[in-house]
Amino acid sequence: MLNRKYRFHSRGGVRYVYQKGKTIRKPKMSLVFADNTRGFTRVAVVVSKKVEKSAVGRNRIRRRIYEALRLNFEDIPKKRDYIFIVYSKDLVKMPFSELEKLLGELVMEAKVCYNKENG
RNA sequence: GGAGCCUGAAAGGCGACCGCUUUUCAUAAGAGGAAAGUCCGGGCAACGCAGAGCAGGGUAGUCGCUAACAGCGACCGUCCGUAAGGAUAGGGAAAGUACCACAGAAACAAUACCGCCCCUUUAGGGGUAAGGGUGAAAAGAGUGAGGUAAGAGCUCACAGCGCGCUGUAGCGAUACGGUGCGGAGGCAAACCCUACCUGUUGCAAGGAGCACUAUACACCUUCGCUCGAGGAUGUGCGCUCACCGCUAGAACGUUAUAGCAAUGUAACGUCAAGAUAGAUGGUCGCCAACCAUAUAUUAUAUAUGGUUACAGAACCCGGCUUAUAGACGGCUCAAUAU
RNA sequence: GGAGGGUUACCCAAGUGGUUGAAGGGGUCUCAUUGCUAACGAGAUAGUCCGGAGCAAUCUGGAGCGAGGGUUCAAAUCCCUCACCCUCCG
Repeated sequence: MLNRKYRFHSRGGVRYVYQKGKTIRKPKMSLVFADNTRGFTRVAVVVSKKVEKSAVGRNRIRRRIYEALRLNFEDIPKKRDYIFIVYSKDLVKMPFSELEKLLGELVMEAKVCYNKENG
């Protein structure tokens, strides 16, 4: 689990990222990201009740994603807010290495997209 | 072995590495039996100056247990089952009102459709409620005998029901009797009557602190209504607003003791999550149980693969209900074998 | 976390115990109209599952109002349990 410092703490922050941020879509999940002025990265994971009905399953998806991000935290560009939105309940049983790969792809694309925009 | 019934307890274990939350900053602690559904009952808190009345809601065999309950235990009645057992909102319909579609002559009440009998006569009048027909239900007391023009509780005997009085057993529901009277359809999870309980809203309750905007409207109120009482309301809100409430309690464990039991009492011991975009985890390894396949061999062993449920505290307790892999205990019936 | 409401045919829905043909509208199909189309007008179809009759069109019996129980002679309707969906709160 990620330290509380690097997670979101209110609804307003999430709403800001949704409004101002860019989105990258994949079949199983998508990533919304935007710059912040804090000087460090913040991450949120969104799992809808429609994706997985049981609270145990939702908690498990959330924890696995936080854990995968924590292990690769140094590879993620800093000073940015990320929100991961989950669409598939396969993430409960997906092998951990595959999950890490998927998250890596999303973060890389976000990096490329950002670099293009800034020249 | 087959078919079936019931009960309780438990909720795989150990280790490594990397993390999270609380904190006395370490060497500590960190999800459940249902944490769930929110169906009941409390504690706690606010509202109401203090309250009062009405309305509304709930419960419904008896006795007990409990802080309380629609819960639990024991017992009684009724129904279902060959049985083990199961189900049971189970007070009142002789207080009143409503409803009982269609069919049927008639639905709680009558001038009775067919029929039966008598009289006049070929169409009526009268008697009757045995039989037929309709319907979920037909003036609703079954069988036998008497009785009659034909019949009928019209009369009698036996059986059975209800109510009043009453005897025995039981705290009681009730059971087994005695005696007198009676002929009464169903429905109260329809209104209602009786007895008992019940103010409303809920920790997003509420208290205290920080920041911002507006001063327009006259309404708003956490008692449903009346009497009575009160003054606020609204807007914004990425740059973590956040403290108290917030966890020691009808607590848990062990032993003794009273009781058939639910449960109570006493002694000793223990302190055991407190998050808030929401901690209590992630990834591996080994073992355990079960399943499938293969091999050796008929009892297991080995190897490989798979499975190990339901499910996540959100103020806290007592219940209920629902979900749940595999495994464990007791009992009944029938058949077979001994 | 707490409070409240809903679920009836492909869609929107009425129906508060009684033959319910399960109103009504939209939609769909046919006819009529028009050079053609739309709209207006007329009529029809009403959906699903199980069973029976028939060469077939079709006719007919039963089940069925989110699911399962209960009360009642009779339940979409009354009561209980469960599932799903929606709304509200500082």
